[in-house]
Amino acid sequence: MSDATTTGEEVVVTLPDDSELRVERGTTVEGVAYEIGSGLGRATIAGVLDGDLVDKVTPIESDSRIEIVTEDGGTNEYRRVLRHSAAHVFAQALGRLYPDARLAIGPPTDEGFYYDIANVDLDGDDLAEIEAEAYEIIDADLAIERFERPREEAISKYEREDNPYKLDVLHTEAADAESVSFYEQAEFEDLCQGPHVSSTGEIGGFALLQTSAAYWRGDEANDSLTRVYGTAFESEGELEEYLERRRKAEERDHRRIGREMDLFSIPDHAPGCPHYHPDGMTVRRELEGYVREKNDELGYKEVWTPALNKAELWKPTGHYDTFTAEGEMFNWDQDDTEYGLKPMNCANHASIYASDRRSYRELPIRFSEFGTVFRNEQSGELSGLLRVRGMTQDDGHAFVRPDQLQGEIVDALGVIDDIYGSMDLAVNYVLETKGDNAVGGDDIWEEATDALRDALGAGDFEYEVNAGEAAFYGPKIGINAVDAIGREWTIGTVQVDFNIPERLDLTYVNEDNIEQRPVMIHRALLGSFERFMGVAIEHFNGKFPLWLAPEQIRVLPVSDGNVEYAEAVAAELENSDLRVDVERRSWTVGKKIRQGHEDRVPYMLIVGDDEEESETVSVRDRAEREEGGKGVDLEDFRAHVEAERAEKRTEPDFLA
RNA sequence: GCCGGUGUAGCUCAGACUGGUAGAGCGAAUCCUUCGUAAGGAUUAGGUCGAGGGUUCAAAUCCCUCCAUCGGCUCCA
Repeated sequence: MSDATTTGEEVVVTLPDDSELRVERGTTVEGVAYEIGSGLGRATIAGVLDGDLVDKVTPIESDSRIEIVTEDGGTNEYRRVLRHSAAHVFAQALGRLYPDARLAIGPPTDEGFYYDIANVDLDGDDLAEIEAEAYEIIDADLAIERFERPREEAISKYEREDNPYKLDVLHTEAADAESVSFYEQAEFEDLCQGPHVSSTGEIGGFALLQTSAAYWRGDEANDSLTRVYGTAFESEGELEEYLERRRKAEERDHRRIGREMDLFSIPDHAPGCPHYHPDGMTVRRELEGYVREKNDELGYKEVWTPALNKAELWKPTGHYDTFTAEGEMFNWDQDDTEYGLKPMNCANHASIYASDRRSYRELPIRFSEFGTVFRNEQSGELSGLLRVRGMTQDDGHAFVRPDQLQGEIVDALGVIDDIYGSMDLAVNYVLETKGDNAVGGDDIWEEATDALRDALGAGDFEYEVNAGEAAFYGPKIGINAVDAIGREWTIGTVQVDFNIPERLDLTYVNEDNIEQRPVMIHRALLGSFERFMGVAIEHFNGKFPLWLAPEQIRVLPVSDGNVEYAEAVAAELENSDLRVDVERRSWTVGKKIRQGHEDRVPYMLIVGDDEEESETVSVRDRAEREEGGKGVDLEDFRAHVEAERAEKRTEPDFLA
């Protein structure tokens, strides 16, 4: 790509616009910026060298791609630098208030920064004090300076300060370095590779958000440290916006909305096993119906298999070893035999496949099941509907000939795209490849991975690759839904599996009457109903599309005298299988409306003497639009909502 | 599983630090009001203070154990 080549003491750097520049070997990032222009040079705070964020004094030793990070533009790189500096400001403030605290590491993250610390116990009030001290430091606009110190000197410094974590860093990452870099601002200094902004005053908005625990180097055999999370922005305003977004996300918490809307509960007697209440079950039944429709389209035949099986069912497939080793399977001895609750449905479906002799003419053979599985997730991992121990997957397994493989995957991806699109969920596809716990040979994995990659390509789906993250039995396309406020959730999945057919000796007979190995495709469209409901609740903020809403229409009589007419209206709409309630409480109209909005009902029909006389209704929707006055013909309204329901529109639009 | 927080009426929360007969709002029930597009009024009922143990004359409150839950960590479909 380059016609310029390295000669002797020169290296070639490639700029973001693909232009190239020759500079002397050892020139710093900042030096390159000055080569480009003195304005850029002065504005430089850091660089990105071949994708890695580095300090501006980093020398360039070989040909590389370079990007100059400056403070304008509010780029992600700049924010990372700013937040790294904010982590230092936190550490400085902490040191002033808690001189005994020991610093471990404090990197920037996507949303802010954290600093792991030891020897200190902090609660919410303490964070507020530290935050106030941090603002002192920011207001003082202290210059942030980089300097080098011989590694030996750094070691003795941290031995004096009794800081095992910094010493650990010096003895591992920096073991071969002659000297190491420090950053200092006033009385504070920290072992750090940088980069940093030039002074503390560049931080406009600073907030400490929460504390938690984390192990040193993420290993539970190590010390447990206190981790303080915070964030920082160029300005107070941007910080406020961020905090507001966080508050909004909290308000959408599906556990809270689930309680408010009486959708589900997870009582103490069944940790990780949600109970669906009538309205939650209504939502689930609608989702089930939708999936059944799609399964019919795809040619999946519904089956049902039991939760309780002998443990030996899962031994040949490798599930038993994998799940039992992790303590994830519920199994126990009963009358001298080991039984278990199924952690996946595939072994049962494979047994149905194997129950008959299969011809190549029959393939693909496809089974679907709303299969309830149980996995003993660690107690600390359980989280509402999003991480559970008992869940029902909209599972499906297709047994195909190798030549049918790609088409089958493409079809599944197409349906998934369809379903998610219908709910305004964007989808990110993630290709997950062979990991350490994988069973089966490399060649088989490669073949399966290629099949998935080809299908993604054939369907023109963009995807990212997550190396080493696949399930143990085969590579996978993870379906990550992106919700209304930009969060990503792993829900559906498509996996190719050559291993189970091999291990269970599944066969079909080809045209030459020779036994062949089918390929197995595992796929879930929504993933599990539990997680999908949790995501849908947060995505829609409880304001389900009409087709999903437990209560679709509420009829509000203006006074008690109109109840009878309200009931007649409701009965009329119920003839169209609409879910309609009548508000019979003797409340004022205003209060009934308020309650209707709080309950997130898509449509309210308000009926008083005027409507009763003209045999109409007055319509108000969830978005506070209203159509009163002359009134609305009930048949017009019925026709509209029937269409709205059938087309699965996401917002009530009769009044749009 | 690990670290830290939390658990009081159906819901949201006060009371706990400093031990002395358990409170509010919403919701519910009853009554009054019959109301026109986001909260009409009154009365009443409702709590083994997560469970068990301990300290004490006395425990929601202090101590211990367990359970559940929340935030992370780790793990992961």
